[in-house]
Amino acid sequence: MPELPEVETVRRGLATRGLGRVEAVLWLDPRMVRGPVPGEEIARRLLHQEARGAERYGKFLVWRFASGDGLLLHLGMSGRLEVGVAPDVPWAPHTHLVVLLTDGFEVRLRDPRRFGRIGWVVGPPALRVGPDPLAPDFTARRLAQLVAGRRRAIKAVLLDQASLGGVGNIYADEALWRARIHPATPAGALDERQVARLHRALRAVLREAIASGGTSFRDYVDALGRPGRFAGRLKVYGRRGSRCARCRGRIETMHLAGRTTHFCRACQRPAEAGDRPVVMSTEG
DNA sequence: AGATGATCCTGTATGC
DNA sequence: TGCATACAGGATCATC
Repeated sequence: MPELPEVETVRRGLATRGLGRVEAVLWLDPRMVRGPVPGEEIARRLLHQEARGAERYGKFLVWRFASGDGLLLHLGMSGRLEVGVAPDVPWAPHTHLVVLLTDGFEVRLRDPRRFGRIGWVVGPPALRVGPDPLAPDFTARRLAQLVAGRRRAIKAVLLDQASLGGVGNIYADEALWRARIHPATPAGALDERQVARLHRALRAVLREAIASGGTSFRDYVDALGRPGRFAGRLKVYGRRGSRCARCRGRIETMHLAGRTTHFCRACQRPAEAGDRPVVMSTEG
């Protein structure tokens, strides 16, 4: 469930409260582990590591240690990270990782569906994750390069983590609504103004969502257990059948890229014949 | 290259 | 009340 704003909010919680030295690894569920390093080995390597902060790569988190190694985490659909938990608090169901720190508090990972993952990284992680849409160097020009010549639906491109890191179903729909672009528009058919609008919309909605601590529908809470406050500001996601805030049209849904897609047919028009796509050099 | 469907899971909401 | 079904903030793999 968590997308960039939720993962970023969790990252901040982990960076703030996941400090000190690892005193004990009380539980690490091997079913959560992906990658070459097995769970037992991860648990062994975690012991006595000194936490130094947390990084985010798209929807991935790395809990970084002074040694330069890090614990790689992905929250999948239903994952929650809990920091600053007192050891006398009973483990919630589906708790797959429990790390005791020298400050006396624990870091725990819960994930009922187990779509998330745990791994070990040495140095920077090797992940198929594209540029971060909030990075200073993610310009409209870079977005234009990303969509140029591609026939895939723009929403599919936004969701493709190898193209762009961190955008999920909620914020893809929200950004496209803000930019007044139909989700099924072939990416390469977007004209320069549409790309500029999408770039602006994407960054704005992600920034605003982070400022609100993310979006909570059911599961999601941040590392301190607080729900996000952005749900009330969503314009299309989860609003099928209600009125478009911009044109009073009806919000509808369709299936695209395997996901339920929310949009307003009236103000997110499909591309028309005669629209001029952005053509860019593929060099560089 | 890209679309689609299946797969990995449990929890919750709905419809009968 | 029970039971069946659909669906969910994700990612990956096989198949066409």
